Amino acid sequence: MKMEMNYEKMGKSRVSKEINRGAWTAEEDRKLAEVIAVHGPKKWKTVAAKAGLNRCGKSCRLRWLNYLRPNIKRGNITDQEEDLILRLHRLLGNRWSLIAGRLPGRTDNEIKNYWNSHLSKKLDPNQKPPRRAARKGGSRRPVEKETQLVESTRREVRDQRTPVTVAAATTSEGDEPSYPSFHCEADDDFFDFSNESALNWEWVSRFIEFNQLHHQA
DNA sequence: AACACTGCCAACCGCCGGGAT
DNA sequence: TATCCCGGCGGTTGGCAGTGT
Repeated sequence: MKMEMNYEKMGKSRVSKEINRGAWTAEEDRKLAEVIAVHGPKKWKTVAAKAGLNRCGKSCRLRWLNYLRPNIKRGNITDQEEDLILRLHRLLGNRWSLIAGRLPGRTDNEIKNYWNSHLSKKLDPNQKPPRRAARKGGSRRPVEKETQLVESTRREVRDQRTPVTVAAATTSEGDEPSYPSFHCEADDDFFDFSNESALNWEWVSRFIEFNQLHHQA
């Protein structure tokens, strides 16, 4: 279902005299991949310069992470992946990069897109699509209630290492999400994602068991 | 056939945190 | 300590493809 990039059709948008914007060409992809193969995916400004790309470092990074990086999984999101996204979103909110870290081969951008176009509608069919929102440069990164709760909870867990109240957002049909609490014997490891590989499915299993347990309760 | 609308996805924008100086 | 710079992140948008009328 994934669209193959049509370089000719996409290449005409967002043109600037300063730096290249818009869709990447096959040639740009090739140059970027070559430089990263030699210097590694870091120092993006340098990478952009070495590749001779008239692109900003950010753009190179994004292109690499979302498209050129090895082990990117192409194709539809499976039912298992969708289920996992839903569960992780319930726990983490719009922390797409964290969610993506639990789905090997999937990018945060892909998951975010999938959420916005599929899952958000599933959860709330009456919701207006986010598309064409009347905003340009408005308030960015609003701190969501849910995210705040999760973050504070994670801090709490780290600090106290004791049984804590964990906020878990649940959404009932047509309602605003509610935030019931439940107790868990959580420890650092459970919430600390920093040292784990994306392929660590054990964590996922633990989370799902944990999640199911407390949904039954 | 022509037009309008919707779905989808790549890519951009601006904010923020952290490291470097 | 203050400032600057860069990378990471999430929100948003542009534009093509597909579908409906």
